[in-house]
Amino acid sequence: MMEKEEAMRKGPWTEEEDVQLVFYVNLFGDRRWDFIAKVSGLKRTGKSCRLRWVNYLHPGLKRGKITPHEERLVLQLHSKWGNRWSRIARKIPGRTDNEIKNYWRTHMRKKAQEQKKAAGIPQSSSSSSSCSSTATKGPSFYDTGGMEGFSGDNNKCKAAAEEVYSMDEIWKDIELSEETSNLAITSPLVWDFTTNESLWSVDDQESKMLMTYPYDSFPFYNHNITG
DNA sequence: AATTACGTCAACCGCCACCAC
DNA sequence: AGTGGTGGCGGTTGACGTAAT
Repeated sequence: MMEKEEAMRKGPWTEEEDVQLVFYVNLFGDRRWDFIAKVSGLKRTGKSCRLRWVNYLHPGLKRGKITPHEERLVLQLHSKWGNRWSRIARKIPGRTDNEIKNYWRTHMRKKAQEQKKAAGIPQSSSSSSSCSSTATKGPSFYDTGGMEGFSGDNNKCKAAAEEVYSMDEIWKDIELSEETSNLAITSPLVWDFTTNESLWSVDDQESKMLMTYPYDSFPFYNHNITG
């Protein structure tokens, strides 16, 4: 049960993983996911890395409720394009396809229920499976801005567990570090790696070096944890 | 206060398209 | 032109939080 953990990790991402992923995406861009997955030493698939980045770590993401304006947009675009979520998401800055998809699901379910009610049709107890949750899933600490309720699963960094360390702060640190470090990390909001070919090429030596890059030596991570 | 039902959201899965070889 | 690898997309699941009872 322990040894074979070496395969591929699944489930919720730890903050360590998040920080690591952000770091490597900063280095190599948000395209070569398989490469990033390997080089970073994360025991995740490229797909998983991409998903985490796109849906959660991307600096341009908005947080919080869908605004009425966004809602109107979603409705409009959905009537136009149907379930082309990624396409719809592209028209709504800061929102991901997943977010919109989720929103639409609950929105439509509500609508359907209301219509059924209005039509006098009895509601079949559908909904998601009853779940009695025991799990060790970590909280959405970025959303809440807090770490309370952290049930020390996996190998979460102790120091991190004692500190509130949001993605905002991570990005702040990245911005700070870019001024002082030689990593040439550009502002995350204006990345365009596709135009910078040099960032894409890493020779063996470099990648080996990166493989062994100690976690706690990430400038932006260390900076904040150690205060 | 305890239990149940429901809502929200992160993450996985499978399929498909694209690209490099 | 064919093939394998990778990324992107949409659908779905399941865990957690919270409102309702």
